[in-house]
Order: sequence, then C-alpha cells, then structure tokens
Amino acid sequence: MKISTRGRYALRMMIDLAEHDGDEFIALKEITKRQGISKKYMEQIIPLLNQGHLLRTAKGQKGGYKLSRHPSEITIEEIIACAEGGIHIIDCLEDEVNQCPRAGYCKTLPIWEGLNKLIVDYLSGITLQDVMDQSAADIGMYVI
Amino acid sequence: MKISTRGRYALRMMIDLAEHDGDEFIALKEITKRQGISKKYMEQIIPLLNQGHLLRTAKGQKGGYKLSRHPSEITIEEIIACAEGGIHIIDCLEDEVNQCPRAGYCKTLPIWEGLNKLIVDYLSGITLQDVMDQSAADIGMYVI
DNA sequence: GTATAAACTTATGGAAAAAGTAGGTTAAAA
DNA sequence: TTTTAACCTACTTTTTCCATAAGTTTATAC
Repeated sequence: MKISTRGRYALRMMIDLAEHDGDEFIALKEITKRQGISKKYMEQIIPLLNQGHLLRTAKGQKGGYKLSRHPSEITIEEIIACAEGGIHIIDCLEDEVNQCPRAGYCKTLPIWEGLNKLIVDYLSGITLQDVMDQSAADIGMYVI
Repeated sequence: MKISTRGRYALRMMIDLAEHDGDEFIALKEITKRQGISKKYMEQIIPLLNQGHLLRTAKGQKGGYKLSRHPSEITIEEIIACAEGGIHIIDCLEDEVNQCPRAGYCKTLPIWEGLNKLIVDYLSGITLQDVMDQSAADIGMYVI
C-alpha cells in the first residue's frame, strides 16, 4: 500500500509548475533538473496529466508546460488520480457497479469502501495553492 | 496504491476465525476452503500474523488456529500492519526519523504524513467485533 | 528556410515485488 | 504407529514499477 513514484513525481511536477508560475512556459528539462527526477521517465507520466487536462503545453523552442488552471482550482486528488489511473484501494472498486462475486456478502468491502472514500475526500480537500502556502515549519499541517 | 492480497487475505482469515470462534482450534484447510483462498499461500501469511501475536496455534491432529484475543480487542490496523509490514504510504515514513534528504523542505511530505495518519486512525477505529456485528445491509457503514 | 529546442510517441529492458506452488519436516492426537 | 495439521524453505510465475533509448513532430530564432 504505497503511493507510486508516478503519483509522487506528478505531484512534485505540478507543485514545481505552481511555484514557478508566470507568463512563460516551463521546459521539462528545468523541472526535472530542479526536482532531481528522470526527464525520460517524466515524459511518460505527463500524458496522464494531459488526459486529465491539468496542463497546458507548448511545443517547439520556448515550449514547455503550464498549469491549466489556477493552483487553488487543482486538487491533489485530481493529480494522483490522473497519474495512478484513479484512486481505488482494491480492484473491485474500479467499476461503477462492483463485479466481485463476493460483493453481496463480503464483510471486508465496507471497510475498504470507507477507507477509499476517506482518502479521496482528504486529497480532494487540498489544493496546489494550499501546498504552496505552507511554510517549512508546517510539517504535519494536514495531520488532523 | 492498493491493499495487497496478503493484507486482504489476512483480514478475511481473521474474520473467519472470529465468526467460527469456539473451544476447538480451526484448521487452515477449513478456513481456506470457506474463503476460497490458496492454503499454501495462506501458510506464508500466517507467520506474519503469528509474529504480531494475533493467533493461538495448535499443531498436530485436531490442531489449527484461534484468535489470541477477543474480537473486540483486535483492530483492523493491527492485522493489516502485520500482514503488510506496517502501514507506510511512502517509504521515507518507515524509519523513526525521516532519512530522506528532501525531508526538510519537501512540500509533499506533510500531505503524505497526514494521509498516513488518517489511514492508521481509521483502521485503528475498527475491530473484528465491529466487522462481525455489521449486517449485509450495512454496506458503507464505515463511510463517514 | 534551416538549425535548434522542445514536446510527443513508441518500444524495450531490468529489477523488484506480488502471488502462488511444491516438497519436506515437526509435533500432537487418535 | 498412523494420521493430521502446523511449520519451514525454496522455487516459479506473473505483474508492476521504474527507467532508458531512439526517433518524430512542432514551433521558434537566426
């Protein structure tokens, strides 16, 4: 039960974009250099963020990336869900209607459903702006 | 970000033991038959539960397993933590003191710390007794 | 209009973890 | 002493994760 690097890197890239927001597009080269992340690997994660319309992109020289919306309008849940293909703590929660033959009587299902909702709600409650606003001293600020 | 089958199977075994609690020890054969789980695979998970002192065992004929404590005294968090080797949403939360070089200024760390605590607290708040008490109609009962 | 720099695309590969099998050993009850 | 079941160790298979590589397309700068 780990957040994959896909999700973590995606989040770091989005935070980096938020922190360096301006008129110009920001080249992936700069982002990955600042973050110490493989550029080639990141190139694979970006299409996932694009599918979720979280980025504006520009090709060619002077090209790069920008956030598609204001940081206060982008939640961490969106980013992680894009990068990881949804937030589903167990496989059978992926479909609209649970296809698992045990679903009808499974004693564990309510536990996982509750946990999944908890996670989604928590991450939905944090925006990129919130992350930017925190100071270094705020470690643990989201701990309730 | 998935719960592994190790954790899910461990939980199902513990619930099964709770539901069939009595004087006699319950053979793994019966449990895996009821649950439709590989006995050989389960044999590998059980030592993890034993290390956490969640089971009483009896070898030999008429041997098997029992819960080490009353279902109301065993939380889901304990079971999952045993089976999965702790609950740590990211690797750097495993050590007592965070060893990650980015820890001091990492903007994402507070998010993950908060999420990890949320998960641990949620699972700590549910006991095997709670799971037993629920009826089939209670799907979603832990959803807040 | 050509060189350059960047995003985009697809393929490949290695490592690790997850999931499950198999065979044999030990211990206790019948 | 036979049977049953836990225990232990090793192995295999499958999947996912993480990353690299090579090339294509697109737009800017000169």
